Amino acid sequence: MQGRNISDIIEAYLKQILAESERIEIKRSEIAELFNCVPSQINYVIKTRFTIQRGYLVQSKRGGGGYIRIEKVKLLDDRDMLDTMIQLIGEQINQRDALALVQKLYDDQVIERKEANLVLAATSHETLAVADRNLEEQLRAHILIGILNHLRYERE
Amino acid sequence: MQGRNISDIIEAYLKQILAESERIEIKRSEIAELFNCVPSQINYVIKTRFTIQRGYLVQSKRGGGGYIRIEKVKLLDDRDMLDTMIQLIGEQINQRDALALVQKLYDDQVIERKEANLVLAATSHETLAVADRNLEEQLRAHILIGILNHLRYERE
DNA sequence: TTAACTTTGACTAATATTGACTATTATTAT
DNA sequence: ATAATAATAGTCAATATTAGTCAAAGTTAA
Repeated sequence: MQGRNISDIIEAYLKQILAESERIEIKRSEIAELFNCVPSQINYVIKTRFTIQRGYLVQSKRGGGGYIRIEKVKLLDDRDMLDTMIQLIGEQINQRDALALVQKLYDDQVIERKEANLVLAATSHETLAVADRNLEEQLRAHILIGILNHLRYERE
Repeated sequence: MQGRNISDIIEAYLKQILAESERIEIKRSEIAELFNCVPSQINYVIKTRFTIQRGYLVQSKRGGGGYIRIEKVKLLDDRDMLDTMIQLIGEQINQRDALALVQKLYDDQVIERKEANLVLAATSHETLAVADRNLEEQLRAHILIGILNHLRYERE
């Protein structure tokens, strides 16, 4: 895992800082310059090594005073189930299966009733019927996966 | 929300004052001078950060003794607020405005933190970036409106 | 040898800053 | 009163300052 390549070195550098503080805020161009690489390599490092699956939350802002912020988050115990669910959803999912999935989340007390209803509202046929059936099911899949990924970690 | 650029700093300054009083009246040139920027930057800050979606009402007057007044508004009772918000969303909405809207829902205690995060997950760019930008914003609008309509009867 | 991973850079997108020009209102001079 | 002037704020487009995307090219490991 050591300095085999620049990406690994940058990863180590960032993680070393993250070992001491919960979050860091970098300026992409500065880090790029520091490691003598192109700025987009920073995006590559983040995309491959600071994923939510590994417990990192990344936010950024462009323009003057822009930044990339990496935050270490506490992953919850349900993540194996979440992984399974995400796999199960795949590329698309119909409303009936979505309902079953949300029901299971509720039964397992990952979400509460009110939250479950929110998710159902967001993924209902009525809400998503903007295009053809295929696109609708794809969208439902995307939204559910986005939600499941958010359920991975604890927030303050 | 911190001070990486002048606009953020000005925003924070104004909000700090607004945290204590319901309204604030400023003289554009004075604020500009205080933060060492051109006067029109104040307009930029107001336009991007003190929108009605975020719960601010802005009024101004030119000429001698002119001012800009920023007022924190309550969107009346919940039912009216939901209607108002649905109107504000319209046919499409970008992620930034959606964030502001959800923030407002949270601030007004219509939804709780975890629910707010779920909504944000469901409407994030990452989740909805399946087609072109226009469709993405339309979808975001649909989902948000679906959720708001759901909140009408969920709350009681 | 090939499949996965890394590096690079051209192009795109988002956000912020600036200033010239315009519009409105108040005050002063006639 | 009216006209000129001063004192505000508003608009808009050009420019600046960031970060993101994507695919081609290069490298490495199985």
